[in-house]
Amino acid sequence: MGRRPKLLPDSNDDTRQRLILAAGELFAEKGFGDTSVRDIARMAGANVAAVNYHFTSKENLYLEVVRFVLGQMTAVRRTAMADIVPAALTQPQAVEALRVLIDREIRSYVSSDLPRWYARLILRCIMSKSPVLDPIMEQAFRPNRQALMSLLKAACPHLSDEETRLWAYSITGQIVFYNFAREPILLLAREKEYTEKFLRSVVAHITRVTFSGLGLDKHPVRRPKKQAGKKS
Amino acid sequence: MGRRPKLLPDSNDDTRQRLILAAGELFAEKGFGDTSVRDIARMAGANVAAVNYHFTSKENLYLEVVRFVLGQMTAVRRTAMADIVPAALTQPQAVEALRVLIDREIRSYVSSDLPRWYARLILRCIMSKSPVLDPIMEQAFRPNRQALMSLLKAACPHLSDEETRLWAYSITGQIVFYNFAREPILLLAREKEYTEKFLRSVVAHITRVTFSGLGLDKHPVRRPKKQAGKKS
DNA sequence: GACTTAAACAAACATTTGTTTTAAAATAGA
DNA sequence: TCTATTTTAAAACAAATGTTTGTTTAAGTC
Repeated sequence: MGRRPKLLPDSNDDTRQRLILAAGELFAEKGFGDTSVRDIARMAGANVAAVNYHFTSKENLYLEVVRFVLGQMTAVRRTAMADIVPAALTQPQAVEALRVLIDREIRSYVSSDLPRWYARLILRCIMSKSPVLDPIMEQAFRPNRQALMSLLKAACPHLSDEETRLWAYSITGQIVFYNFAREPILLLAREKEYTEKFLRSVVAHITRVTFSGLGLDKHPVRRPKKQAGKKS
Repeated sequence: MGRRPKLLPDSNDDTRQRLILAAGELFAEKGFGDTSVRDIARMAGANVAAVNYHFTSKENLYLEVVRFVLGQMTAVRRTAMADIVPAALTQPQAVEALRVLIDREIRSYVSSDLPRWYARLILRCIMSKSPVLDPIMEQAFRPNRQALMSLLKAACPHLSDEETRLWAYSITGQIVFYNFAREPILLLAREKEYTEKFLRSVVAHITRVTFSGLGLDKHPVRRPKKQAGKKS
């Protein structure tokens, strides 16, 4: 099929896309060095040479994969935030948005708009100081932190910048941990997969910790009997 | 020199140990697949064949490295806990031990009894579901969680098992995040290395969040004007 | 000193790696 | 149809990989 002007890198429908998806999954699971182009080609149902034909090199394919994932995540975050956060943000709205944000993030570990390996790939990249760290900083880490800090500031105007940043890291750290340490946690819980019940208790806990620490709860430290907050 | 009975694996003083240390550092930094035995040998100042001579294979060297690191970490944790936690634990002692624990863990990111790459290597292993996950579970993840949960239970007898576990993950998550996401955090902070000042504020924050959430602080939620909390 | 053995080393090994080449197949436009 | 271009496929490539070999060095034993 010789007609696509190759202007839009995403206009490819077939092999190229399959390669990106296969490579992404393998990179996320085993890392760059432990994944061979032959594995990628096999999983994508393509020829070995296809990698170099479409991406010129394995390393370039890696960059393309990260680019692709970042694009997807950015798009989803945009719509999600637009979905959660009203245009003009009142303080109670910010509090509610914060609650929904925590809930959504944790719940994405069992079901999400995006494939599970997206986040794992980014986690991998973040830990290794690879050249892809820059785009990840600009398109994922920084905007995520920024969005969270904005919500926190709107919910708690009395917070200083430093306190806000520390809170953002505390919330993110608690949440990410369940993704990062998924295997050990599941092993100790003797589960094969995160259960809805388990994640619900995690959400309730992190929410309680956060809101209590921020002074946003009505009943200071007392823990709710049933967790009756639903929303969405 | 043919005289060492090879009974004690740690009795080796020279090449074998250097190989383990070099390999560990490289594995921790770049991962298994991105590290070649030649790199390892070069860094250890040894011959390429030394790896196979002493460890029979690269993969076996990897196992040996993890074993070694786990041993070191276990030993340090034992003495550290014995140092912190009194034999018979009163509630106020548990609270204080908890405080010291958080402080020590965070501060280990800038200076520690153990080389920095130990924890990074374990973090790497935890994220990839490698065969070394089992020993890591038994010698690191589970005992660490257990120790933390014991302290929490002693400090807050009213906590249920599930609440205790959730708190352990919350504390661990917050702490580990600063190791896991070290690069991005430092980039956004425009620092080359964690500063004492920065880590002090992190310790203060995590401690405040934890103690406030657990109801262990004297002044419930009120935040200090200047962050005058000192301790230690 | 003869003998043994652990260790180190350089060289070569076989395999796997990413990549290139070459040609055939597929597709679109004339 | 013919032609041009893109895509696929098999094979081969050079480089790098993990590993093995044969030899040498040094230390301990008789």
